[in-house]
Amino acid sequence: MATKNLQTDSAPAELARTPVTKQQIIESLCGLEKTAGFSIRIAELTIFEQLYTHLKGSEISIGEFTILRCIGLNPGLRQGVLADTLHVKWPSMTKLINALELRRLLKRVVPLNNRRSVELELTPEGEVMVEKYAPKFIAAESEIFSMLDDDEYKQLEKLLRKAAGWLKE
Amino acid sequence: MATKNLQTDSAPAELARTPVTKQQIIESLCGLEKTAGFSIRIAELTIFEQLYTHLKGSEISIGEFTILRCIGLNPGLRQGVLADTLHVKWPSMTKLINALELRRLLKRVVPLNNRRSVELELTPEGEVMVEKYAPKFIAAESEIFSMLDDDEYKQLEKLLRKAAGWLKE
DNA sequence: GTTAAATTGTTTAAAAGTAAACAGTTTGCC
DNA sequence: GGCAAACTGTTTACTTTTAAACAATTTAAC
Repeated sequence: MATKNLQTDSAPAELARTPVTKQQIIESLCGLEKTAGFSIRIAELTIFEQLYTHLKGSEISIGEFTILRCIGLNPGLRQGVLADTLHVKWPSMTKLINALELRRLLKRVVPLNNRRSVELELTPEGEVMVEKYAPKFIAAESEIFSMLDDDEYKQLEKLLRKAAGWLKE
Repeated sequence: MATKNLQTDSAPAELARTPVTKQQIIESLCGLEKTAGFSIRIAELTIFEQLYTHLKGSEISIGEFTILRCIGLNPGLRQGVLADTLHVKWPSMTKLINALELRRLLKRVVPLNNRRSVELELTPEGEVMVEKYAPKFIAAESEIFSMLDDDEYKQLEKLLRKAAGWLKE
């Protein structure tokens, strides 16, 4: 596919360019207005790559842990509400919940008063799993965000929540 | 697949639960330690969903615009460096660059002194495209982040850069 | 100088995520 | 009651992303 656009000698003055570095790309963008969208995306990817590395080999993934923790904190949670909260599409959530149900980490309960909906609850095994991994996730986050001091960390969270529309004022 | 786990009448005291809301899930998580990872992910998804909506129908996607802008600011940029900077895998970058090359928005140039590598440059059409869309992207970001005042916006960017490892101090 | 290792992309096969269509249940209106 | 519309998930087909293997070129070791 690559159109072999080989440099020709017709431009003899064209010396070997010094290669552009990652740092240079970033600095060139930082000079522009309004690039928080870029920054937030790259920061998120950076953080999650590290989180993934820290937790590689765990019995549960980051997403699975998050789902279980949300259900543990909010038993009876409906599937669609959880999907919307985590910004996951409903069909994706169906697959995730199916897998966790097969592993007996959670149960679907269809309430009598509304048989369309599905309420989620942890099984005892699911609760054990959350208990087991919560400290590991906290430790991993602490290490990954260790370049921020406590004030900066809290400030970052506050600004992120505001940007996500979770803070009214 | 759903194991029809219908609620039985054996638990008659089980009244209709008041449904857990999105807001409740978020608040339950905010009480915990160390959840900036969660916050940054949700904020990123929220921001990009909005950005996507704002720019729906454009000739180029957010990712394509970012690639073109990086090349415009740093001509001669190599493909792999760009992929690593944007946290995109190399095969994905190959496809993206192929598509943009087919649309004549950029050129691949293979330098004589290292025929393994590929240097990227905008075509005039590519430059026009960046010029045309830069204001639209800036305007969209301004609106999406309008809940933050100038100080908060700058503070957020600074903290994000630090979290992403772009600030040394 | 030859050969082993590193660099730099590309191709292919599998996984994850999404949109669109579908199905069961409930609500509201006549 | 009976039928249309809304609610809540699921299934299927498609697109995007990734991992793993491959290919071409350059560097370095002997």
